[in-house]
Amino acid sequence: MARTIDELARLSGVSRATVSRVINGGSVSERTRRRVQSVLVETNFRPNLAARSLASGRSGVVGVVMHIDSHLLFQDPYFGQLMQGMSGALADVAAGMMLWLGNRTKQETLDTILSMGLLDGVIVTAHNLDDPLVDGLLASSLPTVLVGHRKADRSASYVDVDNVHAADAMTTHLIGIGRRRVGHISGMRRTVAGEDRIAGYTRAMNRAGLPIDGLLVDGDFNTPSGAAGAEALLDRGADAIFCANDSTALGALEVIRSRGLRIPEDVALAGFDDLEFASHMDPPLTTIRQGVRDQGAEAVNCLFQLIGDRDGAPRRVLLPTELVIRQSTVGGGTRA
Amino acid sequence: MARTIDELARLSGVSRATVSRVINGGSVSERTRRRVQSVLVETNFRPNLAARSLASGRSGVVGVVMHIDSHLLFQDPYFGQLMQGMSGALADVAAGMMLWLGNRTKQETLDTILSMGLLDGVIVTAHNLDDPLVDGLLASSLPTVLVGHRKADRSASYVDVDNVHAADAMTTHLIGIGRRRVGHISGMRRTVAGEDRIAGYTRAMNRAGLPIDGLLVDGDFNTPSGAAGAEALLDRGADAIFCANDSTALGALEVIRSRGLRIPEDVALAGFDDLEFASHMDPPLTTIRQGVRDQGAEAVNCLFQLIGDRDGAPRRVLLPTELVIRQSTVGGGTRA
DNA sequence: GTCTACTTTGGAAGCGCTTCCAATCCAGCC
DNA sequence: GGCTGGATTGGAAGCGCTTCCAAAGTAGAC
Repeated sequence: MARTIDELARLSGVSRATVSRVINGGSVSERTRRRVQSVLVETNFRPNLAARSLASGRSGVVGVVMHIDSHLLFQDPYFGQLMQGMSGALADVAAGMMLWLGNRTKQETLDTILSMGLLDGVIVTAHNLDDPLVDGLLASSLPTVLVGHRKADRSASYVDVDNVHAADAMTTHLIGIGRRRVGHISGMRRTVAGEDRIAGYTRAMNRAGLPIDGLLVDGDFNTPSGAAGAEALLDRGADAIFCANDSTALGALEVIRSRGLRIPEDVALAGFDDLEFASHMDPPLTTIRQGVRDQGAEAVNCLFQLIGDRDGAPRRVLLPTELVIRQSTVGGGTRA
Repeated sequence: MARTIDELARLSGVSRATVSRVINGGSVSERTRRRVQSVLVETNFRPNLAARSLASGRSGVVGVVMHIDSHLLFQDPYFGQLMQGMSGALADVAAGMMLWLGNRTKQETLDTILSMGLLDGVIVTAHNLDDPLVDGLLASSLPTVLVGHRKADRSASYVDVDNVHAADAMTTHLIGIGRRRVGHISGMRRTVAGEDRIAGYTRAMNRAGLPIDGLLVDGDFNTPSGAAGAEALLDRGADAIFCANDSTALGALEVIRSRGLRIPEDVALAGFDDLEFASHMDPPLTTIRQGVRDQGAEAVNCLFQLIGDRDGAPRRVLLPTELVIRQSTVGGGTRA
């Protein structure tokens, strides 16, 4: 197995430069290309990444930063799916992926990434309304794509779903099945998804002319906050509860059950995300499906477009969501 | 912000070589070290990774390979936790992590990793009894640590939990609460965890002098196989079901419930993993807790030991497990 | 003051690759 | 046959760093 390009050059009887051209698609005569190519395949040669990167400034490695509280990080399958989407798309373009989870301070992570000089670009989750890490990346010269986005990032490239629209659709659905006191257990404040889902909920309620008085309670995307939120909402006579995500709905479900209320007859319940377990719940949960893997893949595409055309306009992609209606809002009974 | 070591050298009035020594801990006079160090801090300098790696052969980047079927990959929080454990330990030693999920064939992944020449070492999940990717890595000169292990890897370094022992302990617990027809819904065949848990179950049953006739059924670590397995076992009069993991137990639970049987009065139920949801189940699930994060961290430690002492003996670490007893095997009633 | 034995420092080579530039080749043309 | 110009090719520089080696500095012993 040939180890360096010089060896390859010797084996195929051409210069080092020519081998490099064959590998990187430079202009080489058909005859030569074929000859070198066959040696290339035969020896299963791959150029040394460090050397290539040093010489060319491109490495074929992108950074992925998911600076998330560890309790959330893989609790929620969201992140795993996102990573799978990215990983798949990266593999398609033969690129590698360096990963940072939130084990250092954001500043340290930022410094490391910016100064290592090996990355062609970065994909970073931007779920919080303000995030110095995201700011730093955007301010740098490193091509950066956000997953999620903040309204303020006028010139950032990002991939996201339209949370406002989706939450509006869900709320409208609940109103459509005759509910008048639709409550919302929100996601974490200061996060894009949390705020935007509130906005969508509010918009739909307003449009229907329904009052929100006390029907909007704070949650944090986790199960316990769903339980707490449901207690509050049921006390205030909610006949439908729209949770900011499925995990929250899990907590709400327990409370509704424990009060002996029927779903959906007494209280309709809805989530957001369509995680695996949503369809296995009892009753199966009405929720919003978002193509998380697609978001990951799309982020990679955006990034490579950006790398290829650094001065081009920012790429923005809003992926569609789907309202998935199950028995927690319509139809079939449930055990008390 | 200084970009190259030459610039740094100029700024601190020493040679490039001396700056390098300060960064890498070579022998430098205290006076000089302090002077350079202060410039280093001031400029927030980090050496270019590609250059450093090319010159020294060390990069401070390790590869992590989790070549798992995408349906399993992040369905099961195991992988996320493992990654978090590794990521944290790597951050502690200021090392980076390149990640490969199973998006290419194993051969392609192997070739990429072996030939990129940037990695100081590799951590790879070895859950299958035979795996060409693991074989290839072990055969290479790249320091490699397995998470999980195969009996045959005499000279491999690995981190694992003692599945046999844990499964034995669980089975013994079920026997201890008076069950005589203890069934086991196994994990996937040809996986270490699957086979070893079967071995532990079998060992405990044999020791207690209990017959296994028909009480051992095949599963695949997923919820549906738990349902199928429970159907079979209940038909055969099982009074306890030990599932190869918690996800499997989820499926079994549904079936037991649907037959109107009480847990644990009629059938005791147990899992393995102690995933988040296990304690939220109804009734809460008796299971085995394994410190997955610890496994990840320990794998990193092993790897760095190995890198530091390439010819040393293989490192093997078996992490302890804990039997977590909840209401699915003892105590409190349950809704029918 | 001279000599010896370290310690500290700078110079320079070289890691494996890409890419600029100039040399070479080969048609096709006059 | 000699030219011209485009396509191919090889030579060489250089990416930013580490590290070998030799030079310079320092201190202690004589």
